[in-house]
Amino acid sequence: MNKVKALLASSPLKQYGRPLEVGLHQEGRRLTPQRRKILDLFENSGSGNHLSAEDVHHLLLEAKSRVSLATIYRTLRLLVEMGFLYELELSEGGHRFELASNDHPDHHHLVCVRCGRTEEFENEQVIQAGRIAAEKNGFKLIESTLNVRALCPGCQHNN
Amino acid sequence: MNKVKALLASSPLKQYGRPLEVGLHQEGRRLTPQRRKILDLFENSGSGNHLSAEDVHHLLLEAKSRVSLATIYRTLRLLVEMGFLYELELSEGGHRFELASNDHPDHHHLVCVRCGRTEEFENEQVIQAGRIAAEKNGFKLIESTLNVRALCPGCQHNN
DNA sequence: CACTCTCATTAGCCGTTATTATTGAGAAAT
DNA sequence: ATTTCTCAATAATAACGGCTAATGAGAGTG
Repeated sequence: MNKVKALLASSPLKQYGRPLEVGLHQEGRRLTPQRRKILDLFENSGSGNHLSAEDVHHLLLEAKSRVSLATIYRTLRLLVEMGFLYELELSEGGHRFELASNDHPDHHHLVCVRCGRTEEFENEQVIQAGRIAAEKNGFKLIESTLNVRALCPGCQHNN
Repeated sequence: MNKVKALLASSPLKQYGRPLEVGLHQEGRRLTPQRRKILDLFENSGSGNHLSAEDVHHLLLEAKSRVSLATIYRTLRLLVEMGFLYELELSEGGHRFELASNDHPDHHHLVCVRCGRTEEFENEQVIQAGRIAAEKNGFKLIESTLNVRALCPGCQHNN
């Protein structure tokens, strides 16, 4: 019975939820609903979406969340500085932003539940499975991620 | 541009991380390290594990986390009340507990990012993919879940 | 237009204190 | 043997106040 510690280590998967908050706090900044909403907008739109400040403004407006343009500009700059967004400069003037983390749209994680070691991998069959499940239920696919919980070699041995 | 609300609804996926904490707080209860550890024990042991109070006590002890038996009994009862655990009564006297949510060991979610509607499905290919990824990296598989983010039929249409 | 700045107002976060749920140890019950 | 109870000690939260980051509105800039 030496997988005990492994069982205890609180699942590393959980950290996926909080990086904006901790990132902000580390720098003495604050997590505001506006910042949350703006980042959520990108995170929920899946990868590959590139939005302008105006786009963000309108999207939020239509969703009954008025956020001032000034704040949107400020927040977009902030999120780029923090590495959450990429900034694309269009030659015609005007900037677009897109999620930085989603450069691998359908990537999957192999996570050691004990030490948190994580390997990424891709697998066409998995993507396919997500596509099929979506189709079967009439859903429009955005993206899919497979989380595999496991024990890494090191944690299996040196108890 | 009518997937607006969908993009805003903070991803239902995120709630997977916090349900114990929010559940407790809603009822005026407190999230203690002991409660967290006991639930983690079940969550990280994968599905199908059925443990007695004594088992939990010993497992925690071996992991250098002493939690009194009284607390373990109290917490197990609490987690059952809250729906996190199932309680199995053995005829020979003595109860066993197991994770309630993991009744489908390798189940996958199709989640509407807008309304949160969730469909479960299973897929052998996905399980296979997890198994292969684990093997390739020398990991010992515990379980895998595929999260497919999508828009449900309703949310695609009535904007 | 596409974006930044100014400034009064708002509100997030960090201490601290006060409240009370929870724990641990052991006795008691079943 | 398995589970519950008692009660003093502990510690998680709620509550409050102060500090100051962040917002919104609108003017300003190129």
